[in-house]
Amino acid sequence: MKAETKDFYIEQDKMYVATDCIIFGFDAGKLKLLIFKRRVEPQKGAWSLIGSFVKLEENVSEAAQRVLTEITGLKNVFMEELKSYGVADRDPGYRCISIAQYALIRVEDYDRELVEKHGAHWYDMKEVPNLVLDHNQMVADALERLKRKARYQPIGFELLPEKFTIPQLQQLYEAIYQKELDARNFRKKVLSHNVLIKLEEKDKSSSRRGAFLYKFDHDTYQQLLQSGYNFEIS
Amino acid sequence: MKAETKDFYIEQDKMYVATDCIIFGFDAGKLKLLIFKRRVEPQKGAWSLIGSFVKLEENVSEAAQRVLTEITGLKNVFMEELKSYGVADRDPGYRCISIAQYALIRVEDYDRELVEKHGAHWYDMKEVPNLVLDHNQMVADALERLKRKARYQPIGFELLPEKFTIPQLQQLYEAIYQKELDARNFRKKVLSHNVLIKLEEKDKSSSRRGAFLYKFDHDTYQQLLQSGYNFEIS
DNA sequence: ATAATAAATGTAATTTATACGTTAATTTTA
DNA sequence: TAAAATTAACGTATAAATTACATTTATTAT
Repeated sequence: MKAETKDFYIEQDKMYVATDCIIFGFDAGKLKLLIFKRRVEPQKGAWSLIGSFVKLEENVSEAAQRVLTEITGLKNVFMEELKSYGVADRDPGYRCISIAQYALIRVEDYDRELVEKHGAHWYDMKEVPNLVLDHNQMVADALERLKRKARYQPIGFELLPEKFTIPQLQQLYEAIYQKELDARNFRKKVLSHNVLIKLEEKDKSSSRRGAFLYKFDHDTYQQLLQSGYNFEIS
Repeated sequence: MKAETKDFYIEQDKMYVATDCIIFGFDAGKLKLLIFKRRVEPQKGAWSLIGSFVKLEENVSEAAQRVLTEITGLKNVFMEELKSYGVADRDPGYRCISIAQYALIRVEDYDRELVEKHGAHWYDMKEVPNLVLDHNQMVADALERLKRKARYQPIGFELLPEKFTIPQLQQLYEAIYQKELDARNFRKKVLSHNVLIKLEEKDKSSSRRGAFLYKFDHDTYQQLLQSGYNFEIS
């Protein structure tokens, strides 16, 4: 590299880059958020999203995956960038920008022990306490994103077990949209996309009659996408 | 601040944070992109988006506004975060992440002189040349975002002069969606939202008869938003 | 055998989207 | 000054999607 190039860079300011994860779950018919007791100052002991500084040699998305895996023990979790939080004085310590990511996990899957070790807690989305820094804003923004995105992309399934019933799926959408849906119309709409595989088994945990289990058909969905199809729920 | 806090931060890696602007315009019925001859290594002289390093004392969004104002002379331009580009080796110089922002500007408004001084050029979106680093990816991502967002938020108007005709508006949407639209249905749909104010004047630049000019009614739009209304075009 | 419970289904009414042809206003030109 | 040319403006009929709404079914517990 030429000397002038190096000089140009050297004159510039460097800062910390962090990533914070808004981790959503779905349990007992409710949308949940996984938060943590903060272990470092400032505000040690306060509730916080989980996050980490990004290391020089890792991608931002890798940093987020690393954090998530450390905490939950899960790999291949759905995670997507939300937005950056780059206000100069957002962190009273040093200049630090954060790239927030939101993750959708199956509550049944994750390693409870690991989570408990980290002082974590699943909060009902409607009862999220005060969080440090701008984390409450991140959560609010992530919920908005989830609401919008669930409409036109089948990401809701990431929050359900692999096998689920239509009434469970409806509960999930009701929790995300914060709105009641008509069971007959919901079922019709969902099934009309032809991306659910009906299984022989029933789930009898919530009714005497039991409800048939379904699986999301990723392959068919991918094929449909290719042919210009649009997923949409409600 | 406690010593332990300081230590915790000091151990972490710092990096350069940049912002790059994807600047869209609309002229002669076509969607345009404003790009620049790069003035610094690496790849001095190559085509590039305009950008800047973020300074310690400024917000990321301020940095983007600063760049845009330097180049175009415009303030209060529509600009919104696209996403971050945080792959570890994206810039062969030093570790640098970029927060890309896309801007919509009225081509008529900007200061041509200033733009020419900066080695800028408006390219037709369909003829964008090779850009440095990951900038072509940024442009592609921004176009996708614009396509999606124009559907449910009236951001297209940011690209038109304050007064515009329905056929002009249609041309714009056709350019964004890359798809022809039916003039009768388009007019019906747009007017049904009741967010356009019809003026007495006509624009005769593109027909003998002339087409009536309209203005976007920001106030009414804001009111409608409050009452749970959804803007949607096509 | 009966009661209780949530699952599963269909149809009619309304709203929204699509497809498509004709007339109107104006300028240019013959 | 009449005719030709050109884009703007408009309406209706059909199809598709959404909404609203009530009954029957499968199963377990009593």
